[in-house]
Amino acid sequence: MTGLSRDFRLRKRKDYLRVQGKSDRSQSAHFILLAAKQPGSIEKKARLGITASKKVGNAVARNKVKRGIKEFFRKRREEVLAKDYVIIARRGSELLRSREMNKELDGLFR
RNA sequence: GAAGGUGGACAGAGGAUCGCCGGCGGGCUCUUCGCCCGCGGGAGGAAAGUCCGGGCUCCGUGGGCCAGGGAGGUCGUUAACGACGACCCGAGGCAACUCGAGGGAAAGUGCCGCAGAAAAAACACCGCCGAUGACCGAUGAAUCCCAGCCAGCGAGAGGCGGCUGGGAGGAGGAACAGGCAAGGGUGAAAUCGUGAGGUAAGAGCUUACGCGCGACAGCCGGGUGACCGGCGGCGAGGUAAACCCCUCCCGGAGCAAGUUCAAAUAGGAGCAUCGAUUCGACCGGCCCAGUCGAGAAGCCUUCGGGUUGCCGGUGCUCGGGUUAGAACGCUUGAGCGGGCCAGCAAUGACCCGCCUAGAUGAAUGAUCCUCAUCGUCUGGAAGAAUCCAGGCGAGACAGAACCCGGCUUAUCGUCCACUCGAGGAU
Repeated sequence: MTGLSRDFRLRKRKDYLRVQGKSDRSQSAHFILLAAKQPGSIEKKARLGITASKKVGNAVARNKVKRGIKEFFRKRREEVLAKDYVIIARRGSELLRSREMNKELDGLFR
């Protein structure tokens, strides 16, 4: 994935279910942000997972959205609390330009 | 050379910065893990739909018959195909060329709406005939004239029709049986068309010319063949994307296939082999062979079990299940590029060179600059095509997931080759 190595990504279904299970959530017009504490206390890296269903579009559109979000997260990773995050892309997010997307995501993390 | 036809190529280019995936090399580290540096690689023509075909993997095994599914002009090509090539036939087009589920309707069964008399076996609504038989007619037929009557037809008129009476007339009339299928009309389709003969009226009934067919009847020539040409013969409804018949092909599931390892949990079985015996199992059914099983498998179930059926030895050893944990499978392949030969071609043989993504909540990206391309606007040059400068905008369809060969569908645009040819020039 663009701009974000495996260490900073959620890679297992378990992780997704855990974050979706108990988490703080906030949302904007095109995204939903879920955040949860990491299990144990060893890891101190913020990690991200992305969900983009077929509502967002075909495979090309979904890839585009995911890459945009990851690029954003890569740049902000240092500033963010060391939690596990899941961002869910909603319908319409594939039409955003990257600047608009960054602005909206900024708002969510604040 | 307008318009058109066929085939093919490309899918913006270069740079800077920040990143992602995997490979190789080096360094740090005792090693592993990990970190750092360098080098070179990283989506498509359809990667898509998953519609065919194959490789590969496992299951459950070989044969026969049946069932089921698929294919369908011919000959080739191929690993294979429903793909591709060439050709044949039919349809469309002035042509280049395009399109076609393109075997059999005389093996049998079925169906053919509406219209029409009739839709496949012959029938006969209007119509034609009245030869033949019956009927009426010299005790006077048809036809003509005159008069009267009528609840008929008609907007109406003795205009048409019917009836009665009278006159003229002088031998047929009428259409019951029966014959006919020419004409009318219906239809996508009605037993071939036109002329002549023929007849009571008619008819491929006969004949000339034409049209058609491949059943009856074949034969000759050409072609591997589909088929084509000729002579002869004949005159049949269509429908098989209705059942069906014929020929050929087909086991199932799929990389979440499958193999290995690890940890945790449960906790004792598993395998091989010999003999007897009957029963059962072997993925549509049956049969044969073979193999396997004896808490196996099948069936039923309230998920506890029940039921059909029911033996003994010998030897060996670790084995099995679960879990979206990890690794392998995983990219060198019916591969790509070039040459040459064979072939009309699809394609094949040989030689040389090349290595070209391997992710797995799934890498191949983001930002900026420059230059091309196309569209559009403004200004300038010129009569115009066009050229120059500047501004604005556009770049589609779409993301590998085991790998190939096809097909189909989506797609902003650009370019090339061949071909046909309205028209122009000579």
